[in-house]
Amino acid sequence: MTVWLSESQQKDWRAFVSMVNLLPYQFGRILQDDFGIGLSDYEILVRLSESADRSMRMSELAASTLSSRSRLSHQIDRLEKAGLVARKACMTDRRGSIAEMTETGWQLLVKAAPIHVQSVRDHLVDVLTEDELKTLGEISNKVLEKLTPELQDKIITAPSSDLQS
Amino acid sequence: MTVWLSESQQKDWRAFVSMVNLLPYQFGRILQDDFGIGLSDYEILVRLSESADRSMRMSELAASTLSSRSRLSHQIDRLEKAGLVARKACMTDRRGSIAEMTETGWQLLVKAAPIHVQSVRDHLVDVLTEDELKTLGEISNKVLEKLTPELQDKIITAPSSDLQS
DNA sequence: CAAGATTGACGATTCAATCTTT
DNA sequence: AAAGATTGAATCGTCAATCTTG
Repeated sequence: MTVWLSESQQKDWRAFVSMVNLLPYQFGRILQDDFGIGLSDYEILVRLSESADRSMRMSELAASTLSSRSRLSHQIDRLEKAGLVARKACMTDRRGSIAEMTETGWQLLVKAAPIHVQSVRDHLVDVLTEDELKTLGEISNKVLEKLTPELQDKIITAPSSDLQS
Repeated sequence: MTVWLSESQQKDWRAFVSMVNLLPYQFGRILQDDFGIGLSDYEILVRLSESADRSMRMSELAASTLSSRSRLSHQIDRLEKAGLVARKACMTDRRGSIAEMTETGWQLLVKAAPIHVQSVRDHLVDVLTEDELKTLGEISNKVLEKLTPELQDKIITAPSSDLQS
């Protein structure tokens, strides 16, 4: 029943909101300017690169990138037109569809990843102490533990057994 | 020259990315479902509500919500159509335009704010210890101090002298 | 010419069907 | 019927002009 935030809480909360707005903007801007892809495109390519055969089923990919099915479909459409990803049929389940990174996509990621990682260092990791980063990880996990149960019907949940990344 | 992240850094970083993706989604979903406005609309209304006469110049509002001018123009268009905000002329500078919250907008905010704040408590503030929230605020400010200088030409900077919120 | 603001076209995301396979 | 995936319409955001005033 205790509503509103204290002055101190509000200060911390608003700083957090600003960070959450600006950080992805900055990461996305670098990727867009230097490589012509968005931050969410980059995340797709990373997931594919880490998977066996550089390919994943659409629903796995949606789950691991916290994307909706339709959003991912549109996004793979665009990546396919750009030649970075290709669709394949799924042999074990004929409803399924598989997204596979092309060689062009791989080569783009190889060039983009070091720049992006450096940007993550410059604007987050290297700005913080080791303890602060560890605390940020703990905070994030706490928040996610509370949040994910409530979103289970709104978010694609991983379909089959596989190793989480 | 040191590239890539350690295993531990990557774990913390990815948890943070997930949080940053899911938290605004959850906040936005509640506002959309219960009140028919987006999270960024809510932020506009909050800023206006805190300002004298419940009104602000467009560029001030853009600066305080970290929005571009054109984005804000479109957004105010929509809020104006929804009857929550109205545009007024600026008397001191005839180039300027002023956005003023309507009574309808105020009444909507009065209803929405407690629900939203409770959601912020439930999913962030009350999930963390006092120390964790304080650290999160410090982290955010550190990141912003590094980030904002680089974005000075990309972001609207407050035009005239006024009290920051 | 620079600053404040808007506009229209284009791209990306969401939402509600739709289609196929299990 | 439910799960996997796609589609098209509508909404939201970005980008490059444009317009007006300082």
